[in-house]
Amino acid sequence: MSSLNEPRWLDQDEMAAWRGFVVASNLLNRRLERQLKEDSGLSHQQYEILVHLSAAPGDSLRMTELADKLVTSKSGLTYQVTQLERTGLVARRSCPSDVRGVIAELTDQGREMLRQAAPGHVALVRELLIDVLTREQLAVLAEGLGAVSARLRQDETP
Amino acid sequence: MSSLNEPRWLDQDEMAAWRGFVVASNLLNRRLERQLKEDSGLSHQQYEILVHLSAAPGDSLRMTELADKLVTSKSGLTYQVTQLERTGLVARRSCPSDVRGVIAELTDQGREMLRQAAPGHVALVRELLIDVLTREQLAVLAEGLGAVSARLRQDETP
DNA sequence: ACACCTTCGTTCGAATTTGAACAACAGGAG
DNA sequence: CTCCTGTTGTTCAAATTCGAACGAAGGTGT
Repeated sequence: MSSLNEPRWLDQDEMAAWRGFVVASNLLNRRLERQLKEDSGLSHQQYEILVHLSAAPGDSLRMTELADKLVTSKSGLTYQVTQLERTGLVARRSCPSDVRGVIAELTDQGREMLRQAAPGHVALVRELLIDVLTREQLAVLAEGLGAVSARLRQDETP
Repeated sequence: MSSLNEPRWLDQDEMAAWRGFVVASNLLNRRLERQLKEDSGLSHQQYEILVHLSAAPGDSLRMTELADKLVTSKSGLTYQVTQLERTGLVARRSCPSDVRGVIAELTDQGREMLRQAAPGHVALVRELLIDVLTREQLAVLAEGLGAVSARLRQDETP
């Protein structure tokens, strides 16, 4: 009757979830971008690079690993790391075990910048997302989106 | 002791929710972008313009309204509408009640393009997001992210 | 009618992002 | 060792994004 050639459209709840996701995502990125830029002169992407590096052993990661964590293209990362290198927040090292490899490493200046930028950023994330949700909503969101991410990750690497 | 100058950092659950949101958002956008481009030659943004126009009375919206719905900058919308106008999917009309106003209207060709692109897009959204979540997770997500969006919206327009 | 502040959409330059193409290298099968 | 395939990071051109500045017009109060 209706589902031979017709796709399964989204019902009201499904559409609400999907729209909510898209809209919240866009609005949130917009706000965070502005705040970081004004507060520390960093883009969200640059901030995340610093975060991931500081969380890694030795405050350093290979370019490809970093690109995976950031969910960005390799060329995009090359650009941003170059920018961060110019401002002295990140340094490039060559990889001992692989001649092709390039390791991005957080500098002291980068660590300091992160220390200065993090509080304001976290406060805003809290204000706009975390504190708006209940504990239960947070748990469900973490679990659900974790599953979605996992699904997407394994889908990319067959 | 610890919270005089120190911000309230994110605990494990909060961090999981936040990271999940960021990662899922990036991965999802990436996938959808690729699929739409390959399948119909549209960017996600362009697709959303068509969707919002087709959902509006008269298949048309004023530029500012459209920009709000899309959560994008005015200049960004100007660019994209120009692109869509070039390919004949959208047309610009002048607003009867306001000389300054510009109305973007879906053309027959645009309607047809949407009809052709929608099934694949919806199917992918379903596969990567909707069908990965349970009914309860979907409901919580819709409600929670709805609240977040509302919070962000009213925060922008004081 | 007048000044004043806001809104509308566009233009402009700068910054960023992406995928494809590339050269150099790694790793394994034979 | 030698070929072959996959990886790594960069470069390049093209596309997109944004904010600020702009001219033009709306709307309000006086």
